[in-house]
Amino acid sequence: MRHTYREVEQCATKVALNLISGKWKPIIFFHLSSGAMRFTELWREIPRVSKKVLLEQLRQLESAGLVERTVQNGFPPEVTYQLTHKGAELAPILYRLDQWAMRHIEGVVQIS
Amino acid sequence: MRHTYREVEQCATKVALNLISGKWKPIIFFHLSSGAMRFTELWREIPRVSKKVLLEQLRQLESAGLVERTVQNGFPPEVTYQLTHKGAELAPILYRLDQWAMRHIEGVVQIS
DNA sequence: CGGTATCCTGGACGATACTG
DNA sequence: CAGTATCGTCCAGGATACCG
Repeated sequence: MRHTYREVEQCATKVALNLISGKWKPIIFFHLSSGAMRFTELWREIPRVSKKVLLEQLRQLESAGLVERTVQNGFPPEVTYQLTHKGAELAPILYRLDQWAMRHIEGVVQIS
Repeated sequence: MRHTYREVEQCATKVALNLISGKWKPIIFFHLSSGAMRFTELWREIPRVSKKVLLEQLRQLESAGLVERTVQNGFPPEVTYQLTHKGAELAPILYRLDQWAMRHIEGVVQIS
């Protein structure tokens, strides 16, 4: 492993982590990695969030360029969310994180 | 609320992220990946943290099993911190996150 | 359906001083 | 040197109600 980073570069990992470290972002990310989903559809899968917060997290993922929001005209409104290319490139990395976690976290785990 | 791991398989990524998502943990992790360091040595490298908080972050990394604390007897006291095996296995994954960030975050980057 | 608008609370983080 | 001990601030996240 190399350690030739400079002051700013050291934080690249941190910057990346910030993009996905909202309370519900990993789960959102997980669901969206199967494909596009409507807002309510996503909400049903993650029932413990308030709509407000789910929205906030989505907006943040959106402005981080990881998620794209698409509006279809008509009534009732139809809005879908999906991973961008940039977001999709993150998936295999998160998958490795997941594998690591599975290897090291056994038994009972704390959720909140 | 406690759940068995099976119930939150989806969240393994989240669990992993929680372990390293303290404000200073990625940077601590970065520094320790070069080898063991004494407390003050580490503190000098990360001057914007208070000792209290640096301690907190180290304790959390420690109880997550990512970092090991070693005390040498004598005065003045000498305490070193280093990555555990489990922690070291995380390094290549964080390195890929870093690579991803470097590819996608251009220009000036926010440090805080 | 897919949002806003308010109001509130816990806890992460910080500043500072003291100690074995 | 490597910590505790206090006290204070800020804001992410939550509860709830309303809207086009």
